[in-house]
Amino acid sequence: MLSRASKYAILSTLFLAEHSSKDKKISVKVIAESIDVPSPFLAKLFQQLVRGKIISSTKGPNGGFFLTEKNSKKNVLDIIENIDGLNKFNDCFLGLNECDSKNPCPVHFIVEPFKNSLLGKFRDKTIQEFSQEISEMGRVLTLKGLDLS
Amino acid sequence: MLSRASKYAILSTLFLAEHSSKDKKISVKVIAESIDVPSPFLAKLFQQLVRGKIISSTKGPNGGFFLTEKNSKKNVLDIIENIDGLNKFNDCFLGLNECDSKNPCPVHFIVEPFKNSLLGKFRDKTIQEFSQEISEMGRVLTLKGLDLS
DNA sequence: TCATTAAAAGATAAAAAGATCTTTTAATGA
DNA sequence: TCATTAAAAGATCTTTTTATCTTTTAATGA
Repeated sequence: MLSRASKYAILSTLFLAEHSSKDKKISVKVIAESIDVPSPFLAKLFQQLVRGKIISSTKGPNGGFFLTEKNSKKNVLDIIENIDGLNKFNDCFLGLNECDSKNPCPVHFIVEPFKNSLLGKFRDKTIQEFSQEISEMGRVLTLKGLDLS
Repeated sequence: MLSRASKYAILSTLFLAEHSSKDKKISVKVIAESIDVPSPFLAKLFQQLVRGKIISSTKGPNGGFFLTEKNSKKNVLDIIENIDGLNKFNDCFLGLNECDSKNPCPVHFIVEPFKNSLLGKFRDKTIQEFSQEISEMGRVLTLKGLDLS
């Protein structure tokens, strides 16, 4: 479905939303350990997320990654877009070049409604709202135990 | 979403459903050209589909690939299962190992209902029914112009 | 039975995704 | 200013997916 990079990105951005602030930056190493993900890979990923203005960073002592107000107004789809792009969602499920309601692939009318509402949901809520919801529900976002399949 | 192999598999199985029979076998080469896909790759794929009893084949002159009655009773999900496996669908959208309604990942309640209905749809109809529907709708399954993104 | 045809099988190559390592740059505090 | 810390950047390596090529096996018809 999503690339592993996108999954890491969503999880660690939510992690930052919950645990970081301007005054409390978090290093790659800490996050990588918390969510049990290879830290060099996460570091590379974070570079891209910073360039994409999904998260923020500062170097040096007490440096690390964090979310600004603006960052936390982004939504899950922005993260996916930044890493995987949206082609995966927009493209025909069976890979046909031309596929719309006038010229549908065999599964077009099955997949299309599904895809649209999923996209809508991922646009609906900001990272902040997501994060709030998670803590309000009393759920701990440990993120441990990522499945590698 | 799906691997390219799965996409090829679904498309060419539907192609066989429409154009082949026990008395009218079709060679890899013909299908590969019709759907504009590398024929050695399709050949490999067909081997696996034959082993998985999704399609049938005979060697030699007038040999080729075709669907038996039994083959055409399979559904789209059987094809996906044979090539990609079902993990992609069953696993947590964010890759968490433990993710269910008691211990949900951040997007669990968004993704779960959609996943289930999509799976249901792909189980609902046989290849035969799919193929019939396509020709009844007057749609031509040219399959040309596969997008490589 | 033997040449021909087409799939099966296996080995190999190229591209993409995932992961790691090393060097450079910037920020901080002593 | 200088040592230290942590991210940025770039190079490299591994695995998986996609694609290709060659050899073997089976079926058919002459």
